[in-house]
Amino acid sequence: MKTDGTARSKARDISSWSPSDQARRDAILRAASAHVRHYGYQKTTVADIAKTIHLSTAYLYNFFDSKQAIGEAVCTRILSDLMSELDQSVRQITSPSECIVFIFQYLAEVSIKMFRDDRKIHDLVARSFHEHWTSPTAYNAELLSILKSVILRGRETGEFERKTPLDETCEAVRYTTETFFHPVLLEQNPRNLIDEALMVALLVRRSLLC
Amino acid sequence: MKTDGTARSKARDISSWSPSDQARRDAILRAASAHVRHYGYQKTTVADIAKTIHLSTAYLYNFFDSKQAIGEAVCTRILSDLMSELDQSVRQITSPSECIVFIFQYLAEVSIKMFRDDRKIHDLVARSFHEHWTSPTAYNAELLSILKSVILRGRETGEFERKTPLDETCEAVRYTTETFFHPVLLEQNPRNLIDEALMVALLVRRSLLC
DNA sequence: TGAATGACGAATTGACAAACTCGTCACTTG
DNA sequence: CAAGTGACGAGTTTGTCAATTCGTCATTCA
Repeated sequence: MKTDGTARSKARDISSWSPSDQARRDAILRAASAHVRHYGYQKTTVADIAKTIHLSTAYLYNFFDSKQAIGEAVCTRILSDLMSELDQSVRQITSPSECIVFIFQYLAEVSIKMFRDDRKIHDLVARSFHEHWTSPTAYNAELLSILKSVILRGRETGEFERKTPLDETCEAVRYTTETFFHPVLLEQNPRNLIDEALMVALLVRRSLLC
Repeated sequence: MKTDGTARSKARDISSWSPSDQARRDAILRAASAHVRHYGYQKTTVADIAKTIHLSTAYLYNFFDSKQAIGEAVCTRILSDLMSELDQSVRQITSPSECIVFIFQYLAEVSIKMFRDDRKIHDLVARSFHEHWTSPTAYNAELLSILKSVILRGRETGEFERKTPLDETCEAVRYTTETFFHPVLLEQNPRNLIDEALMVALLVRRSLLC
């Protein structure tokens, strides 16, 4: 049942998706998202999703390879939306070192908020981390890209040191963020993320300043 | 069944432990440790432990409140031994900033080693983290103390900055180590801990240097 | 009196069958 | 032929009941 990244796609080839196919995918994802938010991923059956958009389960498999693929898509969208929002916010903060602090706090806050107010979605994300779906990888890449832009900016303005290789710095910073957006950790250890995030953010900032 | 820290002790009061009682506790822990190492915590019954030291299960409960209490004690000892070893090593490294790097690498290595070569023990430790036993708390305190001594030394030799409050720095550094000794995380995400640990160690070092 | 235990209730685990879910394929329909 | 489906096998989850295991207590023994 567990599918690796190496599994070949069985759904129709992406290149042949017409606009109406895209709409179908969208409808599927919206239905899935709603059901998962209410009942959780586990208790959402493919039949449930099919029923709400008035299609047979068999036909759904023309648009997604598996139930997991639907879950991954829902999850990817959620994480991607978060990263977009973070990106927006960061662009409006002029000071790079303030950006760093903001990023840590944002991750901690959004993480806790999801845990408190949207538990079923949290569970989905936790599962995606736990089972190494593609969504966390995509999320990491997006976060890394945001960090890179901030750190680059800091180096250009002369606020940040320039001796350490840029990529090394960025990756290291991203590692330190991992504790603050990690559903699996959170559900096992609901400590005071906010305060910890601030302290680590300040530490990271000190390591960046020159 | 789940006992919180608030639960009152049912085993005999600690103040009344005679040396021979201590020996009994030791025997119990050694038997438990051996069984757990072979069969895992779950499959180790209190009867198993009692049998190997030729006592009844009922009598064991004079020395430990519960099976979990035995597990915690075993776990505490394991973690404490690791911290002692780390402390020893760190004392023999003169440069504080080398100490920092060493600590991160030690944690990552020992973590992986336990996962690879002593899986059943790893599972026990993972459970202790997962269920918030007292052992991780004790471990954290010991690690924090080691970090404090190193950072203090670095500040005294003028190698490390002295503006940030000592406690804040120490706690922040400890947070960043959490990713590298965390059985729960490891079993879900067997990434390349060693390299990550090095990169984060260097970042932390940069934040400490003045 | 202190060391130690057998026997026992409550709670947990394991085993196994029934019900359900996933995903495929041949087939219908317009 | 494109859009869509019912029916089905493989594999998984759920429910149930018996067997274990945990932890307590009254009791024995030296």
